[in-house]
Amino acid sequence: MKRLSLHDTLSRERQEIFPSDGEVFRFYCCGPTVYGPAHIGNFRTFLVQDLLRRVVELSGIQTCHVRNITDVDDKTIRESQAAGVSLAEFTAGWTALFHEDAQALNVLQPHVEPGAVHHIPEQVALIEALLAGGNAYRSDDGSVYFRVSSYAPYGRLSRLDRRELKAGAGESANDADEYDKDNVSDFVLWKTRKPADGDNFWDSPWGEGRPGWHLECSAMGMKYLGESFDLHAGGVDLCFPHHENEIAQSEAATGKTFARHWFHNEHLMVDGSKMSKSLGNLYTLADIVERGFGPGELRYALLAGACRTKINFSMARLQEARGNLERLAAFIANLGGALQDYGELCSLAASGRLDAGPFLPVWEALLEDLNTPAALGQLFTALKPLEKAAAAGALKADEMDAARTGLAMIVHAFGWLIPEVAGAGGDSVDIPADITQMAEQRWRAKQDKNWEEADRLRDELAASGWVIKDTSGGYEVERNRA
RNA sequence: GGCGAGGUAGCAAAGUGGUAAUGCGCUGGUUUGCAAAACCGGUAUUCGCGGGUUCGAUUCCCGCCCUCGCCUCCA
Repeated sequence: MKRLSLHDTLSRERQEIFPSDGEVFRFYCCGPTVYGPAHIGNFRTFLVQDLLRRVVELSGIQTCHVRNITDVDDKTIRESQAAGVSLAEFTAGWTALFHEDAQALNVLQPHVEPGAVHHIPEQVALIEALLAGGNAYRSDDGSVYFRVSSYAPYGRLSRLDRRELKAGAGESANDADEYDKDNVSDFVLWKTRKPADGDNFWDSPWGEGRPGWHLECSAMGMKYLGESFDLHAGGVDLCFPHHENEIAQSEAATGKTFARHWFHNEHLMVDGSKMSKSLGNLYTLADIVERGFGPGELRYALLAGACRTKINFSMARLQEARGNLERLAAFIANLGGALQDYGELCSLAASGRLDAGPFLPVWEALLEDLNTPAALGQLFTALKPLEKAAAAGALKADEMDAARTGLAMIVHAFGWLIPEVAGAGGDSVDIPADITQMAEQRWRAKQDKNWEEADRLRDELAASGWVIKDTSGGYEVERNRA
C-alpha cells in the first residue's frame, strides 16, 4: 500500500513516513500543560496528530503513540497555589477534563501518556549525562544549564542561527532565571528550589529543585520510544525554543538522531490573530457546545483546513461542518448496513486487504501530506454519482459493499462522528406538545385550503424555532437549526 | 532588525508550466397552493501588484505591496 508522505520541518522536504524498525511507527507528541481547560486551538493540534495516527494505522502500520502531560511548571505551580490545592490534585482535575474533551472529540488515547512529575529520575539521569559530557554546567545557585555552544548543530530546526533577541525587547524579558547563565541562549535543565515553589521540589545531586520544561519530553520520549524514534510532533510555536532544545539535549547526550522527522501544524486563529490564553480570545469545547454545536462538528471543522495552514475559526465553519456531516449521514443511511469499525479496518489494512474503492482519490489526497481540503474535494466528487445511484436504488450489492468499506475508511481516517439521521432510528428530538398541536392545526387548515391560516401558523412555528417540512401525504416538524 | 507562512470567485479552500477541484452562499429551473426540503443547472477569460524567462505562467525568476506567525511562556 502507498505510504503517507509528510512535510518535514527539519529538512523542509516532503518525506515518506514509515517505521524505521520495519514494524512499529514510534512517535511523540507534546501534550497539554494542565493548568486550565484546553482550548480548541490546542485541540486542533491533537486532532491533526490523531489524523496522522489514523492514516498511518489505516495504511496497515502499527503505531506507538506517546503524548505527555506537562504537570509541573511555573503555571501549574502558581495556579495550584492560587486554588489552594496540591499540585497533584490540581493537575489531576485538569487532566481529567482534558481526557473528557479529547474523548468527546473522538481523539484516540495515546498508548503511553507520561507525566513529568513521575519521571524525575529519568530527567536527573539525562542531566547527569549532559554534565558528564561537558554539555551542561552548574550555576552558583544550584541550577543546571545546557551549554548551547557545546552542540554545534543548534538552531537547525528553527533556522534561527543567531539567537539574538528582538531589538528593544531584551530589557524587559529580564527573568531572574537568566542572570546566572554563561550565555543568553543557554537554557535551564534543572531549576533550583525557590520559596515560591512551595512543596513542589525534588532531590537531585545538585540540590532541591525541579526539572526545566524542555527536559521532560526528551527524557520521556527516549524512555518509551528509544533514543531515536520516527517522528516528533507539535504546534508551530514549539519549534523554537522547545523542540530546538529537545534536540540539543537529547542528541548531545546520546550522540544519536533524536527524531527522524519533525511535524508541526499551524495555529488556529480567531478574528485574524492567534488564539491564546493571554489574548483572551479563546474558545473551549464547552463554549462550542453552549453555542449549540457538537464535538463532531468541531472535529470536522478543525480538520477541514490544511494542517500546515492557519485557519480562521468561525461559527460559519461549524455550520458548514454540520451540513456536510448530515449529507454523509444521509448517504450512509441509504447504503444500508453499518460501517465497519475502526479496529476491523485496521486489521484489514494490516493484512493488505483494505481497499478505498470509489474513494481512493480521497485516500490518496490524505497520503499526500494530509491534504484534507483536497481530500474533501475528492470526497464530494466521488460522492455525488453514488448518492444519485443510491437514492435511485441503482447500486448493486457489490457496489454498495465497496462504497461502504471505502467510505468507512475515510470516515475513520478523519475520525468523523456521523450524526444519527432523523427518521432512521425513529428517536428524534422531543417535540413540545404545543408545537405538535400547532403543527396539527396548521395541517388541518392546509387540508381545508385555508392558506392564510396555515401560513400564519407556519410562521408562528418558525418564530418558536421549529420548521415544517411537507412531505408527500404528510409533514414533519424539525428543530430549526439555522 | 532576523527567520518563516500566506495573498485564488461573496465567503471558505485545493491545485497545476498549457487556459482554474470542492463546500457554503447566491441565482435560474423542477417540485409546491405558496414556502421549506429535495433534485437538475448557472455562478473566477482569471489566480495581490509590476517586470522577466517561455510557444505558453496563476504555477518558474526578480522587485514591490499587504496579512499572519516565530525570535519571550505558548498547540
